[in-house]
Amino acid sequence: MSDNDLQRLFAALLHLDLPKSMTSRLCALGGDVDIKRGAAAELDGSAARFIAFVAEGVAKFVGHLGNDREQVVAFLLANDLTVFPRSDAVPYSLHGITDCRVLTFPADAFIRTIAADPDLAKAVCEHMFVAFDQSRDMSVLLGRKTAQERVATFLTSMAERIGKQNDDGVSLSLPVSRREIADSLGLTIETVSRQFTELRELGIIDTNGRSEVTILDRLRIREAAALPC
Amino acid sequence: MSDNDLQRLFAALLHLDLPKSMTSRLCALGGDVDIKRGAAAELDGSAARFIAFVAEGVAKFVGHLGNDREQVVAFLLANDLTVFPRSDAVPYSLHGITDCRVLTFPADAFIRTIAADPDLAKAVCEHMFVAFDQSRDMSVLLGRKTAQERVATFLTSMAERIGKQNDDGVSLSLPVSRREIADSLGLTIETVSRQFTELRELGIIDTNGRSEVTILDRLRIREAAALPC
DNA sequence: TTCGAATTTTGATCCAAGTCAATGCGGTTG
DNA sequence: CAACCGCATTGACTTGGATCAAAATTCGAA
Repeated sequence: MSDNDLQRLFAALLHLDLPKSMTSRLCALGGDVDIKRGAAAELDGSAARFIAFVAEGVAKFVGHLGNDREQVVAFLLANDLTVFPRSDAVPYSLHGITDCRVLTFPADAFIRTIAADPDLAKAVCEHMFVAFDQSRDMSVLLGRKTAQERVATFLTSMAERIGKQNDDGVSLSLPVSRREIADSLGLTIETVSRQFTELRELGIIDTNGRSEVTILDRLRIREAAALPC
Repeated sequence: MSDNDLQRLFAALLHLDLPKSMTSRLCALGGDVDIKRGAAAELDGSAARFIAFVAEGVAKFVGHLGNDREQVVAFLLANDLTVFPRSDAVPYSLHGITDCRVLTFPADAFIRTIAADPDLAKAVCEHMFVAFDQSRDMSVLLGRKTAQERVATFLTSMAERIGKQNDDGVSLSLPVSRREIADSLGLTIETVSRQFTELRELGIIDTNGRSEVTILDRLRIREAAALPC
C-alpha cells in the first residue's frame, strides 16, 4: 500500500495531514486491491469483516439472490470509506465499475488502531454513519417510492456527489450504466429508461448521449424525487 | 439514567461487567427516554447525531414520505444498540411499539469516551456493523424479493431473534402489528395477510390469534424466503 | 468514415401487488 | 358475557412496473 494512498485517505477523512505514527501502523494492516472495469474483487476472507476505502475509480457492492436477481447496495466513488457488507442472509461482492483501486483493512485491527487517536476515530465513525444513513434512505426509496421518484432521487444524489454547476443547471457524467442504475433502484433497465425520457419531456433534465445529464430545474427534480425542497 | 440500565448495556455489548470509570462518564453523557406504546419519542436535537440503546421494550425507526407513506427502517428489540437515522432526504422518527425505555448518547461524545477502551470500542463497532448489514440486507429484500419472500424473510429473522424452540418447531409471539410488518417490508397489510394465509396453507407455518406464529418447517421457510439453506 | 456489437429506447402485453370494499375475529370494557 | 371497536382476513377489480420483442442510438475499432 502506498503512502500516497494513505495520505489521501486521511485527507478525505480529516482534511488533515496524516500523523506519522499512524501511517506505518495502518500500512502494516492494510492491503490494496486493483479491480478492473467489470471485474469482481478477489477478497479472500469472507470470514473477517473489512473496511474499504476507494482510492481511485468507481466500484459497487452487490447483493446476490438466485435467478440473476441482483441488488446494488452502494456505489462507491473515489474517497468513500465504508464497511464491506457481510451477512448470512445474502452473499455480497465488490465489483469495479471503472478500473479502480481499493484499500482494505480488517475491521477489528483498524478500529483498535484508530481508537488511539480520538479525532481520527470520530472522523471514521462519522463516515460510517453517513454511509449507514444512506442505506436507511435507500430502504425508504426501495420500500415506498415510485419509479419516477427513484430515478429523480438517484439523479439528485449523483448530482450532489459529482455534479458541476454551469449555465443551464447542474451537469454530470454518469459513471454507471442503465443496468447498474436499475439494479440499485429495484427497477428494470426499461423502466429506468422510460423515466429518463419522461423527466426529459417534463423539461426537468436534459440528456446527451448515454451518460451526460443536466438537471435543468433543481426544485422540480427534488419535487419529482419526493425530497424536501 | 440508572446504573442498572448501563450495566445492561455493557452486558449486552461485552458479556462483561462495566468498568467503574466508564459508568460515571457515560452516565453524565446519556439521557433516557420513556416512550409509551404507540407514541413518538421526544428527541430534541435533530441537529446532533444520537446513539440509541434499547433498555426495555420494542421500538421502531420510521422514515416519512408525504401522503402517509411510511417505511420502518428498523425494529429495535431490547438490548439493541444502533444509530438514530439522520438525513436531509428523509425525516425519521422513533416510535414505541410497546412501552419502552431507550438510552440516548450524543454520538460524538460517546465515540470519544469509548475510544479510551479498545475492547469496548470494538464491541460497539461490531454492533453498529451488524445493524448496518441488516440495513443492506433490507435493501436487497426491498429491491428484489417477492411479497412471499419478504414475509418469509421477516418471520425467519424474527424467529432467530425471539423464537422459542418447541415440539412443533419454532414459536414466536410477534411484537408488531400487520401494519408495522407491511411498513417494514414495503407491502400493504392486505398483501402481508395473504402471504400469512398462503404460508399457512403450504404447511410452512401455523398461526394462532393475531400474533402467535409457529414455524413448522425451517428448511422450507428459508427456501420460501430465498435465504441460503 | 463506416461498421458492428452493445446499450438504450420504445412499444405491446401481462401479472404481482395495490386499492377498494365487505366480512370476520379477538380482546377489552362496561 | 355481550357488545363493541380496531385489527385482520378475504374477495373483486385496477394498475404500475415487469416482461417480451423490436427498433434506434451510441461509441469504439477498423
